[in-house]
Amino acid sequence: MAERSASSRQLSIEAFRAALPAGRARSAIADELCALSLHQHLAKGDALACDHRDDRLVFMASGAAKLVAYLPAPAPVPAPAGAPPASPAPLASAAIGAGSNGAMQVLAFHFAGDIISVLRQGTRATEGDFRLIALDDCELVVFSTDAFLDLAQSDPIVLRWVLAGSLQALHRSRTRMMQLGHKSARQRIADFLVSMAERLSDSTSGACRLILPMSRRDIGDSLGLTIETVSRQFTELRDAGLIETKGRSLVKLMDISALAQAAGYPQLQPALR
Amino acid sequence: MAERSASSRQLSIEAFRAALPAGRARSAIADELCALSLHQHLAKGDALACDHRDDRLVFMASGAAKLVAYLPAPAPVPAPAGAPPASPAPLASAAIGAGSNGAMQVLAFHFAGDIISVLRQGTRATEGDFRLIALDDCELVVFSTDAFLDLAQSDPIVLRWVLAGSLQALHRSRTRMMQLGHKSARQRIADFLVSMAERLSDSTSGACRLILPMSRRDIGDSLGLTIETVSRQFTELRDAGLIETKGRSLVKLMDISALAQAAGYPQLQPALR
DNA sequence: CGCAGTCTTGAGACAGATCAACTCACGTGG
DNA sequence: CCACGTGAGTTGATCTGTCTCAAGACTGCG
Repeated sequence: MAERSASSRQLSIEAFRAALPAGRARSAIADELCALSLHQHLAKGDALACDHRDDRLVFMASGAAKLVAYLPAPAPVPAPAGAPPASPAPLASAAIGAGSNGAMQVLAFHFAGDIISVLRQGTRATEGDFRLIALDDCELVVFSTDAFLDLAQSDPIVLRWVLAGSLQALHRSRTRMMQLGHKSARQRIADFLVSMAERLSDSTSGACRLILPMSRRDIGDSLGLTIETVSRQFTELRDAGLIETKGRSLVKLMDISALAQAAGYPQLQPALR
Repeated sequence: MAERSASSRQLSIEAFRAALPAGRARSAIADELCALSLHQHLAKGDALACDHRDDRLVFMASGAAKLVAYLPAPAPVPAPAGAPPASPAPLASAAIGAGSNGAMQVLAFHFAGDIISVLRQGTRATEGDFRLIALDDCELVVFSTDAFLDLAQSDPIVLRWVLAGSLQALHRSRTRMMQLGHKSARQRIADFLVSMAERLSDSTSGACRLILPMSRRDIGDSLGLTIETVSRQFTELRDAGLIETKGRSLVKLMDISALAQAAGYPQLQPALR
């Protein structure tokens, strides 16, 4: 396992270098950052262990993952009997499985190339329990945010790159909030499909085949719907001829523009701007 | 008006300097940033004009404001007849009034001392129309994000300060998403009150008097509820003895811990961690 | 091939939206 | 200073979309 891990570490680090902003791939700062990085493989369903001390910056070299927040359960003891809180493995954590119990919100889906800020567990009770969970097998490059930024301070381009990433995440999060606030189930599902088409296949109109790495439950948890409602909406969209489905994860979007309209967006201007 | 504006500009800039991270208030970078800044007064109800070219960084020197996203209305022409798109005033914009028509989502409330990233209008139709609207009279210090960061590149401490702000906004946005996804009206209102207590009066337990600068409609739009539901929940919380209200905007929280529980959070550990 | 878990489909219940009066706070002008 | 009017807020009755509970069907794994 040591060998395999070493080579996939190499691949992941290369992917990270390649993602750095123009010209930084081979710079001194890149070397320093890589030296600082921890490589992490997550099997499908595994969670990146949470951390109470440091915010983390995570680069996804490959795979797909969901960032979830468990709503703090009002009633019982969170720790399952016999699990020592001070885990021996510093990073890896047991599979928390999608099909778990209580309320959990999927905050975002992330794919290869994304850089994600995973905040440390707050001490405030009003803050949830944030976790990054693998949907596929995936390779991560993990940094302590503080350590990363301490280094990056010497290279403002890199710092700005991280800032741009977090502003984009903020924008996506806000756009998502709009959905959760004011959209119907139909609109949310249509919007979800359109945005997945953008991120997984770069298509913004016409037709498009998608392989969704997430379950119906994940989709529901991310949109604030139950799996039954998600399923019903898929059926209705299929009946309406907007999508076709095959198996659990393959979805064919027949007409992205029409879906965007179903999502409540105005007709896309062909040559806007 | 020139005089009054000049002096309030001075005050605002001082507030901005004071908010800069430790020791930067009188540094060269502060001077350069201030030189770059635009001061802006917004009367209650006014909106910071949107901009299609630049992202903006806005420092709130005083007052309170809401960041809203208008959902692009599927049907009609957005521009009211006779309003020239190229407005004479480069920054200010007419009051869009709270009581407007279509669906609008309040993404966040902001108060004195906050630094806010107002993204430029996207060209994508799937993106909303973002605006910062004054709830009170307020004083702003406005920067072009690009210009600000170009300067801040020479001072990583400042850059990191901005990054910290945007990560906090991201965190708040995600926490809000959790609410919108999985919480009942009662829980949302209780959570809203608790978080306002934290931000407006720094209280996290016990009792607390609040003067809410936003209308019921704003609260509803921010939580994804109608004003009727907001009103009913206030009534029920009052009947339950958790709050008292006087007039439109004064709310007295009788027991913040109890409200936090009503918001669906576990009992606050007195000495957690 | 068969089992386990995911997904689909159906019937009924309920929270919150909608529609419609009504009341009250607050700023205005007499 | 108080009467007045407007718009914000409250309250009630009804309606609808989504959740819930309960079977059933399919996928994909061992």
